Amino acid sequence: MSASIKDVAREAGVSVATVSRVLGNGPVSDALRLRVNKAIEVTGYRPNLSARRLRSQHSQTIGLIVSDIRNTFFTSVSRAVEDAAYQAGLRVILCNTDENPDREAMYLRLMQEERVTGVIFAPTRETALRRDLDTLGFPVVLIDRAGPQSTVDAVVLDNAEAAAQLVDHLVQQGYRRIGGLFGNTSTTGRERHEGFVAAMQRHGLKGEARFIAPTAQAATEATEAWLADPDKPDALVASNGQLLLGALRAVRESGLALPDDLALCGFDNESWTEVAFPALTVIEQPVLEIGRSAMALLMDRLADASRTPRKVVYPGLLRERGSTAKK
Amino acid sequence: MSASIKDVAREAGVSVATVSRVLGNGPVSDALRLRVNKAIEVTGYRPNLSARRLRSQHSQTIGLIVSDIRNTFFTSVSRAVEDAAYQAGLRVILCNTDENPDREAMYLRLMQEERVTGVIFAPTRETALRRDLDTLGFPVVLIDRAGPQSTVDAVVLDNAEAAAQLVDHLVQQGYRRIGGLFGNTSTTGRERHEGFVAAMQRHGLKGEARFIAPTAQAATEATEAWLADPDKPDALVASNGQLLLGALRAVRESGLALPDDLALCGFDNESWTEVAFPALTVIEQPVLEIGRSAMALLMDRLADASRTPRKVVYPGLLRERGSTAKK
DNA sequence: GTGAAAGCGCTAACAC
DNA sequence: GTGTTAGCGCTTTCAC
Repeated sequence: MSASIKDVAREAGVSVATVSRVLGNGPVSDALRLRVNKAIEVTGYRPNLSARRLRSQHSQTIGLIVSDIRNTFFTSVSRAVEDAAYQAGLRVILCNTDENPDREAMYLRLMQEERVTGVIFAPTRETALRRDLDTLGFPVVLIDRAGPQSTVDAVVLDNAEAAAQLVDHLVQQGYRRIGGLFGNTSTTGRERHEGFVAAMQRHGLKGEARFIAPTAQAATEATEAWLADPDKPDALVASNGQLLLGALRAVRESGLALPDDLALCGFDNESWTEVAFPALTVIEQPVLEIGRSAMALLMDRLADASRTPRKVVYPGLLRERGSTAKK
Repeated sequence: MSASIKDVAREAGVSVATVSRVLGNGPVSDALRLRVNKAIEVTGYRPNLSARRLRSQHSQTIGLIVSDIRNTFFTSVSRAVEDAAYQAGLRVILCNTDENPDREAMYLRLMQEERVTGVIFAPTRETALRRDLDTLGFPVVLIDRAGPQSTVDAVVLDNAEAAAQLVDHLVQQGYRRIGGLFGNTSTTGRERHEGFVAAMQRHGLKGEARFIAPTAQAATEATEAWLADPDKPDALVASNGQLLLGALRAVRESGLALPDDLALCGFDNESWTEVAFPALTVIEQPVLEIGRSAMALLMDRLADASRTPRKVVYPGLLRERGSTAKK
């Protein structure tokens, strides 16, 4: 059992109120303050945050709910969120949902029980479309994924435009038979698909898109199957880092040469995309910025609950590299 | 303000004790249980975890303190820890220390204030050597890094042996002028260095080792400088994934060919090492196993505080790839 | 400037 | 089976 404020009070020969005032930098005479501080030292007292939270009625805690922290996009975002949070005196509870709506619901419920100050959340499409995200009892800021008319704050990439950038780039480099791999659980996958399709149409081309589970493994399998096709594409777009990695693995195993046999590009400027050979053309997302921005939206919302929901949209940055060299 | 147990009691026309019993699956008549459950529904009641923790005197929370979650080793470990923790009904608080002893101290203090059940911790060398890790008021399990005679439980790689595996492999492949890059903040870097030196001696070789900050950036700079040396090595060992990435980046920029001009290998089987070209030879760590094992040690320790500290040591697995092809 | 006391939401004796 | 009540550690009136 560790020491409580009571033990400190006894040790110092003062009331608990005085100890509390010392802790909170309230008005206390220097003499008593000295005695209390000594007593704190002697007893090894540490404040009990559960008690403080119960008393003060706020948890100083935010939730960060993502599909999988091993996805580098979320890793980086989480780092930015945590830095900002700890700086603001907030704790962060991290949850991995594995794109499972049931787990999302479970964690949202947990957040209610924790009486969190707010939640930063990358939902599945299913949950993003829920109408009640604004009635959970705490503010929610969506990241990475958000429905078209979200009732809550969100910070996302301009997905359609970014996908179009990739298509435009590929076309400009001389590719025509362009295929796309898209994640089937997120609004992000959908939006990137839309941008892909629109851009292809604009060029008078008819690309094929395939929706798959958002894992490297699924991408490897899908790509292998696709490359076996006599009618196979001459360029492939992968809608996130996991899919890009999986596709690359399939290309390596098939023995095809990049970019001569197949051009490859995608999303997320993970560090390895730069050292792969040839280096991979990608859309870079401002990951740290996205995390910071999400925290900022959350803070603003806490300051004024009634403000109109905002959606911060970042442009993707095309990093042209060898994997899409001119045909 | 959300509903409390009192509101539920009033709504159901019962005492708070009865509500509490319903929640805790205590003995309650079916009739009342029904009424209470209906009242819970009506009021939208959610238990307040702060209150529960205060009352029950345990937080059901563990701390996970690592240097940087973006280091994929820690990313994977954290995922394993979190899965195991949530399964055991425990929350996880994640902290990034950036290899800064002050931040480590701050977070350890925070853990005390949270009255955590236990902490899983990858300390800097400085903190790992602290004697008081077993008097924090909660059990600590060290991961990745641990002093030679740790007073607390730990799960680590057999670092010296793993480094020796890399050296043996390089020698066998025909390399002789082998250099090593090691992180200067962790016991891990030291141990890998020792294994490196010992193995080189065993082969009658005299390799050069350089200690640097454990970041990709530092590794890039160190490698660039090293490769400018007229007396440069013909093979390089990097003591973790960050350093390996940094070294690879430098090699790419220098225009040298892997492995003809320089062989390169290191630690951490990150997914990109496999798709790089040539693929990189690495020591694979059983990351998920390490995370699970740390949780298991923690649970055992909670069950019996007096047991002798255990150190679980995993062997590294050599993945031979093209970056160290025969000379 | 200081202390006594109430109460945050909850559970666990303890009565009946 | 059910209700009453004390108290976990803390902050904040409210008196003095």
